[in-house]
Amino acid sequence: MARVGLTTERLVRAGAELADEVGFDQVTASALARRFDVKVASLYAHVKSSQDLKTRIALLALEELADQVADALAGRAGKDALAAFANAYRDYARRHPGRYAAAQLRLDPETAAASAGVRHAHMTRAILRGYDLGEPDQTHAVRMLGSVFHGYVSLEASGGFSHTAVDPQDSWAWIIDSLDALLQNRTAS
Amino acid sequence: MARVGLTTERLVRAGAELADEVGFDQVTASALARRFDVKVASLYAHVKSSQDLKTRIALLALEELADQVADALAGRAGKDALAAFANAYRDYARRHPGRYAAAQLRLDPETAAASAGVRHAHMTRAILRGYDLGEPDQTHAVRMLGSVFHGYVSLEASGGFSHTAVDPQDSWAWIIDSLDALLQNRTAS
DNA sequence: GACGCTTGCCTAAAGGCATTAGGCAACTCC
DNA sequence: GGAGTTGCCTAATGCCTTTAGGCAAGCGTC
Repeated sequence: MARVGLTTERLVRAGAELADEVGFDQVTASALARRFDVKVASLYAHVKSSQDLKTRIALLALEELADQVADALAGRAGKDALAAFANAYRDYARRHPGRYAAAQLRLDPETAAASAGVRHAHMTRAILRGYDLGEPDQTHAVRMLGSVFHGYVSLEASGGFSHTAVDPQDSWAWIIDSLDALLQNRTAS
Repeated sequence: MARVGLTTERLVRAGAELADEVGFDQVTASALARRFDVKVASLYAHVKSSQDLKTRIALLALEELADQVADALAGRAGKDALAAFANAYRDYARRHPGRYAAAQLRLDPETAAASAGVRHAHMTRAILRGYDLGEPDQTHAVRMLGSVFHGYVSLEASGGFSHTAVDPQDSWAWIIDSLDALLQNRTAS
């Protein structure tokens, strides 16, 4: 029997691709085994369980997303940074819907603390530097930005915006404008 | 063998309760059969499939949520209405996490069109009457409100706000304030 | 109250995914 | 080329879904 050369790394990457193709919840050990033309049991030498596999895909997605956001953010500030952050986020979700779904997986606290999720939190706060908010306003604003971006992207992905003729791209731009204005107002107060 | 008196109705209600207790994705025909102390196959006389069951739970949740939002909205306008809408939404999600998750289920277009989702859309637009926005601004605003509320509630549910000491209730109030201010500004323009 | 008829719930069976235990053969390194 | 490691396989168990066919509980009728 020829050896295919499975590794945890390759399984996780293939799992991420599979997620983008058929949806994160359709990522199963069986499907992955089929993709490598290998028996399911063979995977268990490389990942502890199906849950382990999904967690690893989530961590990969968080990492990739953080990298792309960091890239987009480099050298920008204020509204520019806000828009770059928002767009990087949305673009990733559209390009990699399965990975994006994976990134929402609930991680246990230790795993989360060691994940790129921490970088996300930092970068969101970094954007707000341009608006000069004190605490607790800054935390409120972080939560609001996270909510809007995540909410928009996930509603868009689930087809929630397809009932109206208005271009989602226009709404997105309008929302970013609005958030910028809102944050500037909050700075004043 | 005693007859338990299964009906589609009872199965859906029990499924919704089960969802709140153990999570929507743990709602399985098997678990439901156990709850009624009945064999799994017996359920198939009342629901077409596991998917059918989940869809019905989703429709129930949408209906309940729309009812509660409508209640909260009655007799209110402007910021009052905005806050009532937001709170009804969040309260429902907190009280019924499984049902709320069910309400996010992707429905096929016809089912969605016949669901209470339509009432949700209407009510969201109704709130905006207090802010006198034209099109396409109104659609943008509907999308933004939906995004913020859904995003906040779902991040809160997945534990995303537990890393900071700031009370989520305060952030929620801050966000509603901000949205009200934002919409008033948009009216001016 | 006995009779049949509907129909609710059951048994049986097949197929899919997850997981573990143990085996053999394919690489690796001397 | 031989010894040892290890990668992938077979086998088996358990849970979930779904369909087909059977029996009896409860209904209405006389």
